[in-house]
Amino acid sequence: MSIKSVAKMAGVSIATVSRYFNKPDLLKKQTRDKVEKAIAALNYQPNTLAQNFRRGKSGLIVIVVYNIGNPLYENFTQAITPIAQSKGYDILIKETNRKNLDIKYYQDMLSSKQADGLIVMIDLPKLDGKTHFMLANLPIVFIKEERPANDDLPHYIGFDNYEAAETAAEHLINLGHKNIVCISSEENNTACLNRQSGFIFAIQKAKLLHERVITVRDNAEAIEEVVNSILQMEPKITAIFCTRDDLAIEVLSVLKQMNIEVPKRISVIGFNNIRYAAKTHPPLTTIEQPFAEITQQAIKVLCEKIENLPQTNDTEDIQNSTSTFNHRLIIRSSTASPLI
Amino acid sequence: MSIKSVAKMAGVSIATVSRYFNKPDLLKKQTRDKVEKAIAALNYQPNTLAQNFRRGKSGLIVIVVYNIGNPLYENFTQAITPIAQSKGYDILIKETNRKNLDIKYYQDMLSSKQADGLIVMIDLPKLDGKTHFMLANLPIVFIKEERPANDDLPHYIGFDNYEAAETAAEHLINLGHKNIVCISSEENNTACLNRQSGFIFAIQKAKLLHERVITVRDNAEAIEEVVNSILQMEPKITAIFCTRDDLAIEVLSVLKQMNIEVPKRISVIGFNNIRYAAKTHPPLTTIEQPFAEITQQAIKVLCEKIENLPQTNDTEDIQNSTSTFNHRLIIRSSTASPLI
DNA sequence: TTGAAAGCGGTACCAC
DNA sequence: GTGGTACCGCTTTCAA
Repeated sequence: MSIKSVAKMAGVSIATVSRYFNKPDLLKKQTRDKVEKAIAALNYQPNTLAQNFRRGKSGLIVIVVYNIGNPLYENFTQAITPIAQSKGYDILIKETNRKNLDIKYYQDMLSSKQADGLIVMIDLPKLDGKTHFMLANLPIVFIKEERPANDDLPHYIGFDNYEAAETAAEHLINLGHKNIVCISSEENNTACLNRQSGFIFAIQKAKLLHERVITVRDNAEAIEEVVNSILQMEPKITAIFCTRDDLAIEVLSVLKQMNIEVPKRISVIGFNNIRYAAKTHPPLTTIEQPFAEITQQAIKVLCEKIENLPQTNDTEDIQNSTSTFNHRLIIRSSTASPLI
Repeated sequence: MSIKSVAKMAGVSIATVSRYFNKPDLLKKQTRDKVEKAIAALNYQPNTLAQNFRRGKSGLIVIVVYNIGNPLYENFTQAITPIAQSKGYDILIKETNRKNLDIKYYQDMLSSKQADGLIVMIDLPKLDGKTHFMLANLPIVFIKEERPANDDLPHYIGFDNYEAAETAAEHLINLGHKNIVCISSEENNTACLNRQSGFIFAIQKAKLLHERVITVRDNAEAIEEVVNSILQMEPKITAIFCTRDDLAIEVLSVLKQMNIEVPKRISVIGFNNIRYAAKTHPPLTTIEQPFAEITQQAIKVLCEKIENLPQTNDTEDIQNSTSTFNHRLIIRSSTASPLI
């Protein structure tokens, strides 16, 4: 079943059939009808493999993730897909289950034409000058929760965790909280580290005393222990800022088990607005990152890279545009003014 | 950068270079070395697009999901990927964000050769005879929590919720419980319905009286009410079987709030072994479905379909093999013998 | 053990 | 507007 059979059946040349798909306007209505009928009769579908080969493009943008279990990803994929499709690319997700993939991995995917472009959501190992340059010339865009601190990765689209954390802290401060604790993940995650810094800065700016940050392993027992100790602190802690929603959710769950009322006794705010954040009891106040905008930007940059790679080696404008996205405070019921 | 340049550089024909990749044993060591050197010098990578085209295969199996946010998926993808890779397929995930996709959608993906095979984790609309037949002849395997009740979908790999629920009930019965209640979700979910049936069957088989099933809305208040009423039943209920872990987790949480000791006063067993099941107090006894085995089977079936489609139109053996997977009872501390 | 060459199914240029 | 045809990069048969 190829273009040939269609051509034969319609009594035209294969060139005409090809045109039917690619430049239908060039065909006389009459011819178009003939071709159309033959296609329908044979139930013909162009062979994508042949098309891709001939065009030298796969028409694919692959999103590379470590593990799809991360609930954050869906925010991105949801936003990316329609935009990519409108630009003629299909989006597929590749789960690597490996951290710190070598750049060669991405290079191979691209040079072997498995994908026209990559959106990578995994950390890269440190880059030397050469690989850095290489990367700038590959159709890859990185989206990470945070730009690596000491490294100006080209085409890096990221969040401003620092400012966003400031917003979260200020929300609590504006509600009247004076004694706030930050619970953060123990793993050495730049995003969380920056949120911690943002938190501390806001506390200091407000001239409050408590700028304590507690890091915790990511399991229920550890979190229970931490919450317990927080409840017993003096002066009395009235609010907790968690640097990730899942931490906040665990905290909420522990507090519930202990019959501690939220937000009456203590307010809790999270970070990221993952799907489950709206479903806690009480629903979690949190910070939402501008996924749609970031994504839009990422795709735009990527498509430009795919099309213009030979020319554009300067990426200044693109890099600079990353810092303009605005996070959003989502106020639900887990935060309120403290009882005096 | 093609096979041609390599051939030229190595002073051999393109056929030889091709053989270097596909049947290296056929080459004289000396020739192999020459080719190898040229490849390294040019940093050559075969063009996957051309390979796929020539071979008529994409080398891809696509997992079609509705939305990657579902935490169940990671269990599957993790298990599928290594197996598929060992069979020469790469796994990519396609998020559709659309329910009830028409069969045509899958057909198109396959006939246009975007994928060699599909693992579909979305519900299908009801099938008429023709589409049913069509489906049997396509390299697609369906994995869902439950096979649709009134529909024998071909190549459907599912769980045996009925038997697994029986196992759960029998665990309680063997511990000596005589008065057991089943709490199930109010939503009309086939998986849960079958678990209810399995429960009832086990109770009847053991000639116990209490085969009561209580369905409940999925919120904390409703569950609290139900638990309350269960505690007051006569004869005294000593065990609860929940058809989903999240229900069990809520039940546990309510019991804790009421200072009811688990499993001393009452045993609780869940279903699915979700990630949080190990983290309750006490840790939840539950049933684990055999993701790895199911997945292995799905891939095996799919690869067979991909390879043998023209011949195998009878699928009996494959369909029958779905029921052989063994669930696993995971005994933690939320179940024990009743106090007499 | 190697090379020559046909051809996979399209696209797009050039002629008419 | 339409047809003829070279060609994309690779695999594979056949012959040497």
